[in-house]
Amino acid sequence: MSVEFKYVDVVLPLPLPKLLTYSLEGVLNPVQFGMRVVVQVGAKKRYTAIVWRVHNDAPLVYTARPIESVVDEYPVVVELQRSLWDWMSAHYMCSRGEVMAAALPAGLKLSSQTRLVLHPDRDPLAERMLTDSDASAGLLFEAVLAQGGLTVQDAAKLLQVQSPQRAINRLVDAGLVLTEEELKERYRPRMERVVELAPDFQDEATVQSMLDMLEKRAPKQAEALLGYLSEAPIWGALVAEKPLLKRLGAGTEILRKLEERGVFRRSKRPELATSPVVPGQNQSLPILSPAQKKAYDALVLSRDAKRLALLHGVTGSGKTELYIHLIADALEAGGQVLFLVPEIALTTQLIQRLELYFGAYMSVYHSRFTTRERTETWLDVLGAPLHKKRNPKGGRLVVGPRSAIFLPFTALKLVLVDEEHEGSFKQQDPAPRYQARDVAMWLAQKAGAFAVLGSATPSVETHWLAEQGKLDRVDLTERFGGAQLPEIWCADLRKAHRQRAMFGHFSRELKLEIEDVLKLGKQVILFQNRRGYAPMWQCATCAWMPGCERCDVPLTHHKWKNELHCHHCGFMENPPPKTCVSCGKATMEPKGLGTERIEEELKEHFPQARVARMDWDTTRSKHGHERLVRAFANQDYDILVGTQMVTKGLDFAHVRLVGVLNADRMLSFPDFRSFERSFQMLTQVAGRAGRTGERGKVILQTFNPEHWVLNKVMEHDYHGLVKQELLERKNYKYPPFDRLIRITLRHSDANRLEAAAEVLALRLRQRFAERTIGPETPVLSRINDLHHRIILLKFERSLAPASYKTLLGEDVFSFQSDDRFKRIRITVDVDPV
DNA sequence: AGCACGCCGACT
DNA sequence: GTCGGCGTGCTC
Repeated sequence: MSVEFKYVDVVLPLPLPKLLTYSLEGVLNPVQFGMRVVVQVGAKKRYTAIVWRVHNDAPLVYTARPIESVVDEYPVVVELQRSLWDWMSAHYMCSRGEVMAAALPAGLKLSSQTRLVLHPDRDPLAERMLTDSDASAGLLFEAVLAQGGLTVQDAAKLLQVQSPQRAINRLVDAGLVLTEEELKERYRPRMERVVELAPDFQDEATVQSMLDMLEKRAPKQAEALLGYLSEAPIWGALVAEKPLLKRLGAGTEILRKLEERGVFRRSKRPELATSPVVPGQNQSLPILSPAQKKAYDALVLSRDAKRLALLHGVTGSGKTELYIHLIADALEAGGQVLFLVPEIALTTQLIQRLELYFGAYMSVYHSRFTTRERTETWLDVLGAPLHKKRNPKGGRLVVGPRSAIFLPFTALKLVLVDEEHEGSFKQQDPAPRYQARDVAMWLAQKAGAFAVLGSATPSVETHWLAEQGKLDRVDLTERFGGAQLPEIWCADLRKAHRQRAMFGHFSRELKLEIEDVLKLGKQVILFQNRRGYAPMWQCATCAWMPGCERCDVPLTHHKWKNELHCHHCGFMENPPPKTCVSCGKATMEPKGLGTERIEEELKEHFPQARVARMDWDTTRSKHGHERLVRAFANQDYDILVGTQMVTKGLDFAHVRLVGVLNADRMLSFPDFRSFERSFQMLTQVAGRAGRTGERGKVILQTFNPEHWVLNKVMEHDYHGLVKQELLERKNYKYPPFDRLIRITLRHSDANRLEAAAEVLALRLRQRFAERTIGPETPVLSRINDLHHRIILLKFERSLAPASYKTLLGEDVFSFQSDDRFKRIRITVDVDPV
């Protein structure tokens, strides 16, 4: 009981450097770590906070305010998360509050919103005086009068000012309105009405005589009572009204009558699962091929030795079947499974397969779901004692994107990270800027669970960890069902252009291959990493491109809207300029290549082919992606043109040919990972070809057919690529050999930013010597009128991170407290990608 | 993150 | 004068 303790340290969902201490004065409920409490912060704001520590250490320099109320009767955050939040805030150099804000679903995080309401005893005279003399206050008052209340945001919108606070204060001072703090988004479980036998009607004899009586006078009521008796699993138990009435074909009235007679007692309770749809719950597990069986045995060995594993399986080797077996094992042992995937929206095929085997056990955790659904999954995973699970088996297998690492697992047995090389596991903004794959490994180790990182193209870092013996590597080198890896070759665009052998953006080779495949009635996937028509607008004479006013990027051309557009800030120019600002000639024209244009060219060159396009534009509706995937799998289309999306996790049986329209773009990206990324992307998209039956073909159109990375792709030589990359990384001190921390400084004034960045870099250089790189100007040097500078820190793997992070934290803090640099915005990104 | 407070230029 | 913009500091 809290009688013993006087204070709590709490975490608030705010970027505060430390915990705040509140007093437990007047609190009767027991309070412990992990429970939510409501506290006031500052003048009036109220938040849900998580209790982190209960103690008796009175604060020395201030009086702790009392907490307002205790929300929970049991902790909603578990011990594993206490360690996780502590570790994450230390490792990623952010506050626990930022972790909390990212971790808790909105339904568990309530924060107050200020609302203006009419003052009950307002003075009519004051009313007239103020509204006559003060236009903005008058406007607000009328709105409150008309709508019965107004939020601060509404007020700001109404007055068209940044902060309506002053006008509000005048209304409050005049005694015309009051401000109320209302708590929003409180999760309430769905309730259902239930009926049971009243206390006086418990014994069978009484019920029997009532039945006899009713059969004569009120046969419908007798029927209802009999219906109840047959539904109740044990004598007198609670029975849900809705299904009961449905079976009886009666209305609520009948139960109310029986309640009046004193037979029934009616009440509400949190809704239980309506018998979950479990397609193929008893589906037997997929049979493993000899190669899969071997890999599975190796994984089991690794699991039993309490180690973690990298599953390197070529595209189409059937990693999913292995996952299914491992999941079944973990569930059978009574454990929980976390299955991380890069993006849920692009994972429909995988989810459908998992549902087939584990339907009832499975929850999908995903930002497109409603607050209620996410909160229910959280409570299901927690196995909360008082939470009546919607789905009694739910929360045992969770499939989700990176944010699923925050769920409150209590019996974690297995962590799977599919496509572990994917960049989307790293959160960029806001803090915590975490790498979910690394967090997953940490979680597994902490919870004593087994973890498998799976990929056809493991990241260089993960591969190296396996080389170092930190992970067990398990290989699947052959495709499932005896299919061969596709045959890959390059089409030389330089030569093709010289010989004028281009058909629009198709080389002769690609065009001929497409024709052949179409004749066979098979399918083609074409990959072009830009959506739209011609993404740029450029002068044919001098190559000038109109840029964004607020960002350092050329504007994107949108054909159908006939406008130029900036993806970073939303700036628009309509219509696009006809004459060049630089050379004055009227030779501005569309430039570059997007999926939409490819689609159009395909219609011209292959008029008989049915073409589908898969990019952000065609899949943004809720089931857009799913529908397209199904239609293409069903061979409703012959050719699929798409962006990155077509490289990810798709399994089509009839794809014979994959074409990459331009394999060069990513190779020339200025980033130490660009070769690795290019290899991964090209190998993944190539892997869509020939997954069953005859060997597939892949054509990479390129201006550099002799590029070593393209050669590695053609030879399916992952290990050759990694070997070369590791050499480079070692020479130039990049991960995995060094750990990176990227500091970004932003300010509207380029000169002030420059000066500040130099000062910080100097300070860091004094501290960390040649480990400090920069400041440098990033590729995107200006976004929305904020200039950017970057300082990169490289620390040898042998150094203890805690020591340099402490020093770095101090330096950044003192830099920010310097009067000259107060306005500089600064972010720290640990292990950036 | 909000929100209050205080300084400063632009208006009735 | 006073209104509203904007920068700064603080939250137990």
